[in-house]
Amino acid sequence: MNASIDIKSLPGRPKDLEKRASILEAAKTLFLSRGFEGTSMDAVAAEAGVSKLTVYSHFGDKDTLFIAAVQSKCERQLPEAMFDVSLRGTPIRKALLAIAHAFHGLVHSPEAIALHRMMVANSGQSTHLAELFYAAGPKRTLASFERFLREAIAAGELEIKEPARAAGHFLVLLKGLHHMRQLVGCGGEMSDKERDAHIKSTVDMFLRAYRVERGQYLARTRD
Amino acid sequence: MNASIDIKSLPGRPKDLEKRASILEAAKTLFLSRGFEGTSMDAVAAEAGVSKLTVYSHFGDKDTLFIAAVQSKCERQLPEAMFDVSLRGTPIRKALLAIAHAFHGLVHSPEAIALHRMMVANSGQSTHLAELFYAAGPKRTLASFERFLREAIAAGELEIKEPARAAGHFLVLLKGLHHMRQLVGCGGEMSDKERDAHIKSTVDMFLRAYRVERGQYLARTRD
DNA sequence: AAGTTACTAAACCGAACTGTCCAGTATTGT
DNA sequence: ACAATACTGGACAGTTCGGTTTAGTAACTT
Repeated sequence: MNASIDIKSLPGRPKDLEKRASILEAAKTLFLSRGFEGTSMDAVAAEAGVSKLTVYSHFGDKDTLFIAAVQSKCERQLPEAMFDVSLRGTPIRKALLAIAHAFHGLVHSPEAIALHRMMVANSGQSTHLAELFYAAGPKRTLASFERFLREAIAAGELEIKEPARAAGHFLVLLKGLHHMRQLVGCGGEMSDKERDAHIKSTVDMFLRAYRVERGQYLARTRD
Repeated sequence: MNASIDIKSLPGRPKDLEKRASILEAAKTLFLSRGFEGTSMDAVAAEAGVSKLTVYSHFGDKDTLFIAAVQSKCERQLPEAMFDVSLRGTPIRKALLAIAHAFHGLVHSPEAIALHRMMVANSGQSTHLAELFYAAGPKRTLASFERFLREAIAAGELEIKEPARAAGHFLVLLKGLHHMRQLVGCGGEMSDKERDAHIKSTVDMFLRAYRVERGQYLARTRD
């Protein structure tokens, strides 16, 4: 029942790490669903199946617990391998479509929306926290996709002067208006058809703007 | 000191409309800067220079006051004439740049950011409110810009299959990653140079994707 | 003048919340 | 065994907040 693996064995009973974990889990669920001010420490304790004093013993106060929860949420929120669509052999449009579908699904997942919402809601709380979120989420995704673009450029598939900027363009386009509507709360579920249409339109636009010209004879598709 | 212009003259002292206005003004400032839960009714009363009971007499409870404040904020948030750059005679790139600058300035204004933040923070409060915000803000802007695009298409300047979608693309691109960073709170001020570069990059990309081909001899600018 | 309503200032109520404290019990190292 | 620490459960202090009440004054209509 106890999972203490401490090297430094202090005198007395060690803290129960499982309890700590369950507190953190409870905090994440509650903070994400009810916001910072909307969740009380009593509620966290109850949800974690732990006494309130234990919560305070593991995390000094509410702010500390909140920061720890967000931090934990951000850390395990990474796609990491989304852009590893082996480019070699895959035509650029197909690769982009695959990436687009993955990214679109990721940022529109209830989890991501809830996290995003909470970051916006508590934007005044701590710039450190905001930077942490940005670094763990958007920034890394952006960097990965920029790397992908550079490879495509090297492979002669795309022609882009500023890959970083273009990467931002693409990801922002994918999120689209619907993402904002979701955040604000007036975005009903998107139909599969509409989602596919949006993704296709985005990829098409991106390619029209950045693909290399293969002679003047090829008709340029407009949707 | 009293501005009652009621047609139906009820018996007794009429409500002071100036007080009502100042209450609403105070509510807007406080709700926007400190959020819903962060502002107390006492604070609103104090800021408005009015007794708390007067607040409750004009607006029944906190929720009603909040809704009224948001509603008022949304109503007078309209650009309206942003897209009236007389297109006739203006080359399309120049027109788009003008629109882009105006829109970018609008959505990055502290006012708009604060309103947007609050809408996200209280997304659970009321779908009605969210729809109201969307209809008064983004939706109208989008419609105006779509109208502009259709004119440009009719004038033979652009070639777009789905103007509504393209309009969304353009506006979303303009907001860019920086807008999200601002919302979350880790977006420092953007330098004028960077802002202009972003806008130029956006307009260029949009034009590469949607302008009509004027023969194959014209070199296509890439940034 | 009389009746009705709006306003102020302040006290007040009940609920909720953060954080602490206490008495007692469980769990570890020495 | 003993000391030290982690837990539980509940009570508690101190605040804050939404909303109401009271008592008195001001403004307006007929």
